[in-house]
Amino acid sequence: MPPRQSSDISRGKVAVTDVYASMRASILEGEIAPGTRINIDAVARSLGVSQTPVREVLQRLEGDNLVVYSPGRGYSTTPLLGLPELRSLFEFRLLVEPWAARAAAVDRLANPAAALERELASFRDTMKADKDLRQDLVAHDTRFHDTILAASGNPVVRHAFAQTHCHLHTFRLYPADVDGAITVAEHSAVREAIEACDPEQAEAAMTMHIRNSFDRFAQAFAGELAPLEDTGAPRKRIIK
Amino acid sequence: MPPRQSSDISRGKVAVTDVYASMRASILEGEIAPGTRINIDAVARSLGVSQTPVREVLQRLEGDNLVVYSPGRGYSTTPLLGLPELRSLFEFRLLVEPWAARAAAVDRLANPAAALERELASFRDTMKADKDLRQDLVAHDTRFHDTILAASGNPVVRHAFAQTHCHLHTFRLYPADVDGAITVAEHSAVREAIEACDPEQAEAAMTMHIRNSFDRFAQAFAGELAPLEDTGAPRKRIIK
DNA sequence: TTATTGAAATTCATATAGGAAATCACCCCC
DNA sequence: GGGGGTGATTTCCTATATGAATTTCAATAA
Repeated sequence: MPPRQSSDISRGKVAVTDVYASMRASILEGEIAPGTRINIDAVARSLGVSQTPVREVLQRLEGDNLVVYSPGRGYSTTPLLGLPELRSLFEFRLLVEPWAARAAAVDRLANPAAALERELASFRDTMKADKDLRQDLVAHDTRFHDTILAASGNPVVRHAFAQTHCHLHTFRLYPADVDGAITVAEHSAVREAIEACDPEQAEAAMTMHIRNSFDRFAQAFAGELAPLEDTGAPRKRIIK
Repeated sequence: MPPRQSSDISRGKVAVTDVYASMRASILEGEIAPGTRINIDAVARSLGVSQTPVREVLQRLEGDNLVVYSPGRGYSTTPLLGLPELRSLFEFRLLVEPWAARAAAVDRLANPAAALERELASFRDTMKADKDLRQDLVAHDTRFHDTILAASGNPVVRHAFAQTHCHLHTFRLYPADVDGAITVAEHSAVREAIEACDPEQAEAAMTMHIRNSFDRFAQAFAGELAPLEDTGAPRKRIIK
């Protein structure tokens, strides 16, 4: 089940589609502070729809781990990922993605090398036009990894990976722009190994890519969040 | 996110909780044939609630892969798992569960051996009272595997595994009773390796358990579905 | 100044109703 | 006899309203 079939957009549930896009963007862009409670009435009125589609969207966003539901309190936005959560996420990626890269590096029609090359070429073009890369980089990264997962031939693994919404959450963490060149280089290495039908190399390249990616995020953590820990009021006493 | 926190039951969304349990049971028991369209009106009236909570429940069931939504047609029950889907599911389990068993076999407080022993003892008691084991076996299996996943210390992996709802779907496939003794024996082997803090052995035992489990299911497939293939009209010509 | 209690107001969860789209049957036409 | 079009019915999707629970704010007492 890839995030959402575009079939939802075609017909039926028109309001839900719009509201979903709007609310997801609001959360990802940080317009709603992490941990804030969401007023269904206010959202419904501000978007010019009734409460019903808003409730349905909140249900869906709960599946994306962008909001949480508390039984008497309604919905709140989830706090940003901490370093432990980020580590858990990338440990999971290390479990499934190198396996998928290995599975995709076969001499069959399922080999996704051509699709990956198209994706990379398309993104290289986008990079030249120096618009805000952030959105495009995340979109490219999402498609690149999903293509490999799809080529693994295991829809359960692909779905489980998609459900983590790792790109969604990392994007939410770091709206700051990052260097797309490094990512492209690592992606290229993965693609070449897959094209060469070299499972060992594909697995290794993917493993390296994920480890490096995590390291980059972790460094950003150290740089950005260390000062925050200082500002936090030190807990004087645990008891009483 | 384990299936559903009991916090939902405490307060708030009373109707939703009841409707969810009722509809899930109906689908799992096969009272609604796989692939059938679900009439929201009819369900709401038969359960004595309005359409609103029914719609919310259907959203949730879609997340469980028990129903699918088609844009103009509403919701239908998903077809039963085929052998390829079952294989994909167990391949995924082979990716994460042996890893989790290895991670759980450590000399720390996180070691789940005691909890596993309690779970096994409890189920052995249940087995003596020869009620319908089906429900209880699935419940035990769910708890046993989730305990190990939880002890792995990686909530992302645990959540991804829980989201597959593998026990839900396998139960739906085979309402026929199976022998619980084999399962208990294999579970015990896993538990002992974890208690002994032997990662290699724990990983091996879990791998063996999953492979055996799949083989048992696959055999049931061969026995049940082979005649069905015979009845299917053989495709004489592909073209025209 | 702080903690507590009460009531008012907000907000959630569900029920009910109405407009729109799709399905199905029937009929007409080829 | 077969295929396409039209109307009625069903069903879905959204809107509005109501009861219940919780939160908040203010006032009072310690």
